[in-house]
Amino acid sequence: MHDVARVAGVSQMTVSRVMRGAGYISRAVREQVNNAAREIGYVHNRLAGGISSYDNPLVGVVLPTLQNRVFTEVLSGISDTLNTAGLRPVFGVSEYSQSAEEELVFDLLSWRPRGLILPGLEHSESVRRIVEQTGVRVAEIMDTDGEPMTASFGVSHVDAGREMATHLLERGYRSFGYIASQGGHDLRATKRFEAFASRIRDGGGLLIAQRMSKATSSMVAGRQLTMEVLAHSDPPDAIYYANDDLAAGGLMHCLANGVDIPGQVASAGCNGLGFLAALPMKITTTHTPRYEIGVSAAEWISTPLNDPAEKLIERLDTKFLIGETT
Amino acid sequence: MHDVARVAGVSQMTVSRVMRGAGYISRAVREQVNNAAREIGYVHNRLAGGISSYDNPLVGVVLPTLQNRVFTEVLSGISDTLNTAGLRPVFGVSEYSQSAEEELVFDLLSWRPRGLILPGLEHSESVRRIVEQTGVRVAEIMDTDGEPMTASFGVSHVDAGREMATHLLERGYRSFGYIASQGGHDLRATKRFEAFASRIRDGGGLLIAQRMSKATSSMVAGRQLTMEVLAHSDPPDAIYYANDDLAAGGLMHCLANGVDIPGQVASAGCNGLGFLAALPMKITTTHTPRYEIGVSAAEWISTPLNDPAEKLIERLDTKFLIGETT
DNA sequence: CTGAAAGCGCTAACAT
DNA sequence: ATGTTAGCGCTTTCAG
Repeated sequence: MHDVARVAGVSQMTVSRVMRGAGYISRAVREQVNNAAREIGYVHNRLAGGISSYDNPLVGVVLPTLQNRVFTEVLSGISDTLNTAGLRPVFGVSEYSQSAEEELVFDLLSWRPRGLILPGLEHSESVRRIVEQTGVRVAEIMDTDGEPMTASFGVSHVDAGREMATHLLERGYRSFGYIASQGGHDLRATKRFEAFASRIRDGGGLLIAQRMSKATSSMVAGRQLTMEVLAHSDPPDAIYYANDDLAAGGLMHCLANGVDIPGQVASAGCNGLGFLAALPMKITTTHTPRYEIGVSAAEWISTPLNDPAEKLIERLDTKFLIGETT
Repeated sequence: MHDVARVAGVSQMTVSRVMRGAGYISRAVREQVNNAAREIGYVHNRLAGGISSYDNPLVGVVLPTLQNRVFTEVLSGISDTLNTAGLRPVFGVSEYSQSAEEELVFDLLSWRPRGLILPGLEHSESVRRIVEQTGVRVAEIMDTDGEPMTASFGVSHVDAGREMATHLLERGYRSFGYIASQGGHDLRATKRFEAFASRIRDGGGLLIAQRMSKATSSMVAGRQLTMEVLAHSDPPDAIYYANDDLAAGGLMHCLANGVDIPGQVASAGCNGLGFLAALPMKITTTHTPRYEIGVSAAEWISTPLNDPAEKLIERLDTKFLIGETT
């Protein structure tokens, strides 16, 4: 910066202002400086900036996985929004583990980010403590069924599960299967399922089959588990899947094996992923606004805060999509 | 750090050494320091570290999109590998635009990353110049058909396209369609297609239909474009799709409309995405090692370099998968 | 194995 | 609209 200043014939401070677009700089000087910078191949050093200003444009992002479209779509919304706001995401993947999340949070905080975006509302005590101590702004995403540390952006999984149960009961189904993945580490799926199961029982239904893959969610897992559930001597009338990938896999099993949907077995998923529209049969599902969740969380992080003490719960709308599989 | 030193009863320098795991520190002192840090809720500040040491554990990552599994799988490999090596990705999405990539590269360099991971081999002059000037290590990923700035990790798209053409010709197909997306901005897909088309012509085949969606790649786009291509008065014998999402969409169209595959029309994709295994019919495709590309690029960035001048082209193997659609 | 001094490259705060 | 001074929190270098 010193060198740029020399070449441009101004003070170092002026170069600093031009680089940051801060303060008032005359057009002529601004151009001189930019030219000088380009000439000597100068690249602004934000590490140094960050240490002086206590305000650097990084945002720490933790995701449970990159193997699930749901989260990459959220990340896409985050990335687009932060980019527009001049902020950069630095990120880590927790693999649905609270202890991995804890390590990540410490690591990300070492970059003095303007904010943190964390998945879900459940965090280790240690994470809660360090968030409290450092006062870093945290946006908790995906889930709004609970109390956030400061702000949450997501949907109600309890409502989604309950709504699906109600629909299936209304359609006359009485015996149910449930198929999930991630070995139960997906806490949002678990919330949906518990609300679903509770409503089913209240409505006189019976949950007669449950299958959980330890692997990451996929169509392949859904197809396999569906085959297993339907192989029972007394298979369920309807299967609730933890998500659309699994449900689509189930549909593929039925298509490939001549199982009549919804005649022999009804099926429903969750998320309303785009690819469902390409399948030969529309799957009943609950659409969740993944990209928008990322956008709203990132916008909140980008925006200067009025009352930092105030808790914010931004519950976005889900859309119940009745397809041809129920 | 000063405070931690006071609480632990050592010098600030000792705290610094403990935090970084550098130099020799006695077990006792190390524990004292760690306890003191925990007690007062100290979080290491790497910005300050980075400015003194010229060596901070960030890696800049640019991806063309997050809407395509191919790149999120690469990112997953990058993330896992960097995490293991104690490095952090900071990333941006270029939307397949060279000028957006250019801005991103400048922005990412301002964090003084240990390295950069960029998609493809085609970059703006400005990017090449700044890379040269700063001497930052760059791993160019996905493509190995060309000359990298310093190192590339990927597959040969030319070989993949040619291999597919050869296979289809051998199977007796003579008139072909091609379906793509991203409005031609996916330069790797274009390389595959050009090699494909050239071999087809050499083999006496005819390319009679081409469709390109401007949208991002998806099953929905594939289904739509396939419908359009097959609506022609003289539809092709076989359709080559730029990727599996499009090909799967095409399969769905045929399944839903009773079009016989490969009798009426054969189809082939590219990438060998996992979900293909769940479809009612195996699609012929070229498997590309996405995760592994991410891993090898990230490993290279993580490893201290012997001869920085030496160019490296790491071409990973593709696998030609003959399915039931050809 | 530990400490003291100097300074990394930038920006806040104030001055002009 | 631009310059001056002081210092951010750490690491390098050298000393012991």
